[in-house]
Amino acid sequence: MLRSHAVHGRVIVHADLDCFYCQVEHVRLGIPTSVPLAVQQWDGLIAVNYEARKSGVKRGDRTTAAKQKCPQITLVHVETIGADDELDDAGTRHDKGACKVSLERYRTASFAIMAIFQAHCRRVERASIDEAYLDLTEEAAKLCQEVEAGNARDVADSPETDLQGTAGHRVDPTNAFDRALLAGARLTAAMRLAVEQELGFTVSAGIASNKVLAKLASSINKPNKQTVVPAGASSDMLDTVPLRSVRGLGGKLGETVVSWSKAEKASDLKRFSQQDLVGNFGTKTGEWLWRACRGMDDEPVAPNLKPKSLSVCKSFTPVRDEESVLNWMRLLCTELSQRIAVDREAWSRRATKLTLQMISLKPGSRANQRDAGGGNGKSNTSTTRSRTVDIPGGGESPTTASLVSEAMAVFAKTDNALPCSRLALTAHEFCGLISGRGSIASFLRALPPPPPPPQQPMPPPTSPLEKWGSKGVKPDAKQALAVDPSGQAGGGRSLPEGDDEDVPGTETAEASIGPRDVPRVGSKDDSRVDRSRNFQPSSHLAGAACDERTAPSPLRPGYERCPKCGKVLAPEDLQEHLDFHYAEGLQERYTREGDVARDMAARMSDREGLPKRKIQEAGGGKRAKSQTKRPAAGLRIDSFFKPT
DNA sequence: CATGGTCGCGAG
DNA sequence: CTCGCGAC
Repeated sequence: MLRSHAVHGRVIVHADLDCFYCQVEHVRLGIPTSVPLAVQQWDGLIAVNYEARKSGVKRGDRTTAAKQKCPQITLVHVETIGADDELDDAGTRHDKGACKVSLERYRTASFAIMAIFQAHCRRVERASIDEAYLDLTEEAAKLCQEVEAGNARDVADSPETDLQGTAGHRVDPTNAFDRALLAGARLTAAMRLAVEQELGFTVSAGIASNKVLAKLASSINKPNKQTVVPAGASSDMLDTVPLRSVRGLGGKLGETVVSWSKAEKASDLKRFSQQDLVGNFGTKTGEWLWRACRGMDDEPVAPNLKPKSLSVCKSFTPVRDEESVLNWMRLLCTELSQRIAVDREAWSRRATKLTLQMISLKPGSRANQRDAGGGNGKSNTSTTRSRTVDIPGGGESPTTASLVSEAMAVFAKTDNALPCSRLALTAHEFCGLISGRGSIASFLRALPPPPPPPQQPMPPPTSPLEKWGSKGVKPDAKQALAVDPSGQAGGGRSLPEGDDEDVPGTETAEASIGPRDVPRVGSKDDSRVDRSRNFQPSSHLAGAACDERTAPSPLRPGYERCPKCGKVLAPEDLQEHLDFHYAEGLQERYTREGDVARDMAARMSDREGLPKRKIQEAGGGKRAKSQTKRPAAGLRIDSFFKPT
């Protein structure tokens, strides 16, 4: 494609949901974000909304401390499973000693959001439950072409978005790459708007030439804002950013690098030669550091929305008998089997391996573990071990029982596992379903006429992304030096950095404390019930979202075809037309994508069994749950969550 | 005193 | 495949 100038650099976006877990609860419970709210897990807060932060409530605070700081705060406990956790009336009946948390609620919302991202960009990498990287290079180049052809408003003219330049730095409108970034910013703004209108979640974003910069940028203007890093601003930005806040340098490596170099800001590392860095931190890490502090990073956005593994874990007060271990194991396996089933339907794949990890107390251990002088911790009071086995039956719909027996068999074979304080199970190494007769795949395939070849949700993974572990970074010098526009100087912006939003790391929640009586799920819902919902067996998120510009028919010069509806539009109408889609046609598209998320949520409520029947039945094997099966009519995210 | 619970990656 | 790190 004509992109002789887009080749100057990539347009990378880092999209970050603001205090995600809190937002999910706000939407689910219909609580306005103006009320201070936090999500708790046992006695600690794992997410705090912006209103509550004003009172000084922070992530990690104890609930009592939170209430002292902010008496009016609403606390919502994450969903828990196990030990008849039902009825948590007035109080909080979340028994840490008998339940485990479930993050499914947040995963569901996460995938719904990712689906929208995917609808706006063909290259989306789900980086975590609430973050994604997008490569908008192509889309931005295309928009630039439109602008040049006079078919769209100039990219520098985007007043409707909350686009912001990095502190004091004005984007250079004569710089082709800056224009590409601006185009990306416009597209990003539209995408964020879609997420907010369709699901009710606000997103912050950073738009830059690579992942490292985009990530730093997204945190600059936190709640619900986006920040662009113009070509000339990256250098100054790194002058203000603490080294430790660069992705990958927040832990031990960063600590080591700082103490070794005395660098405070990221750019301070520029004073060291590449050899110096390599000599001290190894080839990969050294070369990566050398480049990163210069605002260079060529790590590709790896198109991928699917999780690579599914894991469940639980830490508990040490148990010494296998009986107790079995109980925890059952709980873990119950959740894992359900998640495997959901994953299977969502991605048409099966996990083939199971890894059991356990932490056991060492022989002569004390109930104490203190570590001073943070060199390297691990007071040897416990050991962690893991063992991997094949999932029986090739991973075809493993039942809770089968997982339990497998896991317990492994556990039993492990010596000194006994005083056990933590168990973790991971299902991984996925592969396609065996399309034999009897399989769901063939079942679905049999009904309608030959369904179109399962459209590849994601574009094929282009290149193995390199990561830096505790050791080093894979430089892949190839295109490293060649392409990278962002090394210049320019203006910078203060980088408050403060507390990030985000989720602690877990994901699902259930119990609610605050407004116990508020099934007010569809508060904002304009009840735009949709009718046209036809099921598509396996076309999930990406499927529908991907671009399929297959046959570009000849258009009159200056005219463009709307990628959404195919309509041919006049030059200046295109942008408006696209915005229009987001503001309106979105409901339609979302309806489709929503199916997946809602579907997942619905399934989560069924107990295992998961009959190979077509659709899941109401009141899935669970007795207590008052799961009123709702026939889903057009629904919004609210509907994913059970009202009560 | 101590946040868990999930994820992904790379070194060994 | 196992272990540890880093991040959310």
